[in-house]
Amino acid sequence: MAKYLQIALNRPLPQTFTYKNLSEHEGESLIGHRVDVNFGNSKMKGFVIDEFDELPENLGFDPAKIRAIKKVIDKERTFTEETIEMAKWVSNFYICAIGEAISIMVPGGKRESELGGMGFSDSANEDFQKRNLSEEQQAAVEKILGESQKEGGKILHYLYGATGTGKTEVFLSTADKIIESGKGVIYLVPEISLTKQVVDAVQKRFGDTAAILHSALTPSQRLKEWNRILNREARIVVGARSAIFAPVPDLGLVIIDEEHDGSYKSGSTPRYHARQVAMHRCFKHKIPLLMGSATPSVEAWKMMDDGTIVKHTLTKRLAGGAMPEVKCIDLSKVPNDTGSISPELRKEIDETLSEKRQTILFLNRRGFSHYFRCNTCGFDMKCKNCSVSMTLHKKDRRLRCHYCGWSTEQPDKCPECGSLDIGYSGFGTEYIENEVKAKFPLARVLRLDTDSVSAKELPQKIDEFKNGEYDILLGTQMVAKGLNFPNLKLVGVIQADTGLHMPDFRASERTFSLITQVAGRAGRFFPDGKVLVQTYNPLNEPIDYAVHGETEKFYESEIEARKMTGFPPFSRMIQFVFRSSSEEVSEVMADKGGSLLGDILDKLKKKVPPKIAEQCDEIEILGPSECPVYKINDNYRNQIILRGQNMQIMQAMAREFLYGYKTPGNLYIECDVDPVTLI
DNA sequence: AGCACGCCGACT
DNA sequence: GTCGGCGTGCTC
Repeated sequence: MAKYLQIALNRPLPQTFTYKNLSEHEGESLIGHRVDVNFGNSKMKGFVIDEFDELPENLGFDPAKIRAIKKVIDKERTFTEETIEMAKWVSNFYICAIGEAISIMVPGGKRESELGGMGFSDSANEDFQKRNLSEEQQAAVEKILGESQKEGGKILHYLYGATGTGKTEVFLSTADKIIESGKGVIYLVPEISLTKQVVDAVQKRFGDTAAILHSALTPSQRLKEWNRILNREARIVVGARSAIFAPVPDLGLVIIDEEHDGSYKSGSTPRYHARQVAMHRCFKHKIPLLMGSATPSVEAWKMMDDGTIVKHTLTKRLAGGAMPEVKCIDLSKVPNDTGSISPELRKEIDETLSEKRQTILFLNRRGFSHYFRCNTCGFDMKCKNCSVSMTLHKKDRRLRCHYCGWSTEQPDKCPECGSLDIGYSGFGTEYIENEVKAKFPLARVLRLDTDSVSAKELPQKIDEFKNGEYDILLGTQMVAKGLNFPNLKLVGVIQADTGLHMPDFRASERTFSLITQVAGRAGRFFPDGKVLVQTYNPLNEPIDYAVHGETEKFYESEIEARKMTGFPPFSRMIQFVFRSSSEEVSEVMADKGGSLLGDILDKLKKKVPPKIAEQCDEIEILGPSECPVYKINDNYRNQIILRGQNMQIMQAMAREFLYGYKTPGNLYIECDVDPVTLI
């Protein structure tokens, strides 16, 4: 019946657009449909978010400009009123266009296609149905369900327990009960954990009732899964970050596994945090949000402390495991010529090999080798496009940039002073792979990092290690997360300090979490697990606390430190990054931006009630200053950070700033609400 | 974001 | 005399 359609477009514009409907579609509602439209002089995809027969009185533009849509893409609607509501919320909170929000929520595929590749089983195994939960697991399930059934019950729940204490069982059992009651479930996992193992576990339990949204799906496969969710064929959705937007009818529970994980925060517009969206969605529906981790984010820990989140603690390691013995090795006391594997670690690896058990070696850095350095003049080889050190790739004797991929031949003398006394400091997986192969010639070594293994091959490689086809697994971040290997005995952390010296207020939190998580891989199925942590700073707090398993103490001291420095969770932040190929433009526009933000704040202060004006007073405009990584891919970067208690005021400032600031075409401003990292 | 329109400098 | 630089404004 509708003559006009309100359409959101994937463009950074603070408005939606009105189009004329096609007469053949006037009898049906098109809300939730994707359409093809002409916009300016290009053709693009639009999202119908409203429809009406009469144009409003105060249209605000010449009605003669209204064009007709070209074509309706979907036979059935692809998104719901709830999607539209979430998009409006995201656009408001993270300051982006509604169309930008919808376009990251809905699949891009035009025609459904069969799912392939991941080896889906097609029926549930009726055995995995009744399982024995431990007393504390059972108590957690009952408490969460109890709260969800009572009027005004608690929404936020946290399952806190060391690795291997059976969090997954609680997640699955709670989900089971929710589905039994006729409601749907969203189960979020970090991108990297979306391995075959997780898929198998969920599918064995829920069979066709499960939909898996993983990154390897093509757009049209994604569309098919999406439609299974819309049609209630799938009632539990497992997926990474963006699965929080899955259009599950009658949603009854959201689970966030490994809540602390940084991959829940999007790295591009809209820079949403799945946990923040989940909170919004769960409060809206008054349904439980169940998070879990062995190393909660500092924010979550504080909310457990003050009772905002209900904490459920698991204490017992199941599956015959015990917490591993953790030992610290002070690298400053190890002779210089031993390479990156200390004699003590070497002895343990030898022993583990002779027992036919497995070892994980963890390096807190991506697969890069040494940094080039001149021992005479101190020259440090940096990328010509980005202001980061170049690193050596031994395989092709080239130095390569971490950020843009630019490479140059490995110099045999210092390019600056010509000295032949050149050296390399630091080490990466590639270097250590060679060292490991030399030191343990009979061991089968698997190297896992983004350089050596593609996302597609990853699940298979992990399976091969699990099946005993390798003795030593050498890798970065990705080996720290959620992987279980029954035959694993030893975990070696090559250098725990890497990353500790990053200019980022979360450096300690990340270091603690990473060491704790990787250590937790050992001893899950046998009580003889062992962890060796090599470090130059054995007394450094996050390392010391992680090594001794003093989780509570770590959070206590970290929360105290955040309080002193005024960082989250004691404040909220919005970060603006001004990026331009012109150094001058970036700097000048950041400077002008800073004073404009000051003006906006002053103006705001004058027109709000006194109480809010007080809150305006404590908002800080930090900077402008150069970003810690000043140059990336030939772009110069300057930043401004808003910091304060009242997020609404800062969002209002950001909105006015971004939509009102006239900038030249070669300047881009990125806006990050609640940034996770300030690099 | 794209893209067109429009007004000032160095060039076949 | 023109080509082209990017400042400004618009997109239903």
